[in-house]
Amino acid sequence: MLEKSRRKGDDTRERILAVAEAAVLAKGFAGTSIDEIIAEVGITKSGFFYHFKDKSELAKGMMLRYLAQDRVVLDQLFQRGDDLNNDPLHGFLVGLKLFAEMFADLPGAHPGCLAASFAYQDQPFNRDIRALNSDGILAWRTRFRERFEMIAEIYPPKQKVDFDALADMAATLVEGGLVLGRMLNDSSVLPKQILLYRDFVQMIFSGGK
Amino acid sequence: MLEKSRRKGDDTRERILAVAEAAVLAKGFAGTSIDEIIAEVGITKSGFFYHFKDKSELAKGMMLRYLAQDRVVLDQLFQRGDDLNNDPLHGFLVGLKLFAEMFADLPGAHPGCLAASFAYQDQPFNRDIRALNSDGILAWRTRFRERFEMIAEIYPPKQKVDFDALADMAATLVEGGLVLGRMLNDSSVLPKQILLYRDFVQMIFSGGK
DNA sequence: TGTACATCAGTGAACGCGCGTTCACTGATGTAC
DNA sequence: TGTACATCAGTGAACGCGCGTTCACTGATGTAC
Repeated sequence: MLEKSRRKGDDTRERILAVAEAAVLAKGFAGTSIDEIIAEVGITKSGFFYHFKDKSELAKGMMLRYLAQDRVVLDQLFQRGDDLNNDPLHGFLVGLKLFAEMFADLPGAHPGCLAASFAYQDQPFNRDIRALNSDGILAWRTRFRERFEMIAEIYPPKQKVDFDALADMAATLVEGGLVLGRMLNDSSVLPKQILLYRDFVQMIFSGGK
Repeated sequence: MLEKSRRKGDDTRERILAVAEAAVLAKGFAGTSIDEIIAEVGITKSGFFYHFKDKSELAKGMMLRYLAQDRVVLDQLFQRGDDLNNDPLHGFLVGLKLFAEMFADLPGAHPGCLAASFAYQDQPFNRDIRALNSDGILAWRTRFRERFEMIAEIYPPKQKVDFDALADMAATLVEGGLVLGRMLNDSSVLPKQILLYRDFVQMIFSGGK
């Protein structure tokens, strides 16, 4: 019954990950201590080490959790865009609008991207984590590029555009927007950037109309 | 003679800052130890504390140094753009191209932005440092916005654009591009994003021609 | 249904190391008279 | 020009605390026969 029933420990593990995520987003990974996490979760340190053999395995768990959430949220969002509008360009534009609204509505003053917070960590910081991080970005790139190719069949762009770079631009603006939002303590930076990105995509495929 | 002659300690201080910058960009601030820095500089720990009363004063020193460098480099760059071309739009576009080339030519695999590396640090991490960070971004915003206003007098854009957001987009792409470049271990991400930004600016002001 | 054993989900105490910080002191250079 | 004092740019040793990690143990639940 290991894989089917919900075991007690799954809950604790999940709570550790959730608490750790909030802390790491606020103070960085190196700045977040295990003591701090277990105090909030309400277990002992040995309890923590039962679930994660060391701190970098916690990081790995966090990344996996984060990437899975991210994927689901994004898929739902762009699916909704397409449901409302069955043209690939306009569905995408609606998706971007929903995306911007999502960031505008997020509760905390500055939500953060775990990946970025890990990016400025120690270099040999577990190959696994870097690989996960990289896979996440590349998946995003592929999905957006495929979409641009679909759109281009219907709306051929006037000038040649590097679709991979244009796809990366979304992730770039998200990561950068979170950094700027944090620096300026202004959570409106990111949604505004996403809307500019939307304008850019629109201009490319429909000539600014 | 305190303010005129070059005192011996200025040199050591500068070396500490340079070594610390490289280390922090590679491993984050919390991940960089004072022991590590002094080993490379070749002084004792007390020597370090003679120059900086604590670690967060080191961070402040690094930010000041970084912002000053940043300002000089950027000014030179866009000045060169304007020298080559006395139209405000085309001068700016040339400046952006030079900017992209600068990032493409940088020696290390991934150069980094100190500011971003500090952004994912502890929240109450010295108000001074956050303020410096924020000032740097806002200065950049103002300079770009003023440029856009100059350009718009000659090339009125077809649709209304938020110049502040468009100005922020440059900094956003730089910060985000550094993060993505780090994650993907691909230093070509940032220059490509800057060139896309250049295309966007061009489209806005001259309608894609 | 009862007993024996295995696994799960932890506890509690101890560890050693590295970290940022302090403090009393010092040799070299600068300045006043 | 010589002497007295001040400042600069550090040294060397010690500190205590918090960190990640280990290890022997345990009570509750699950499984086999």
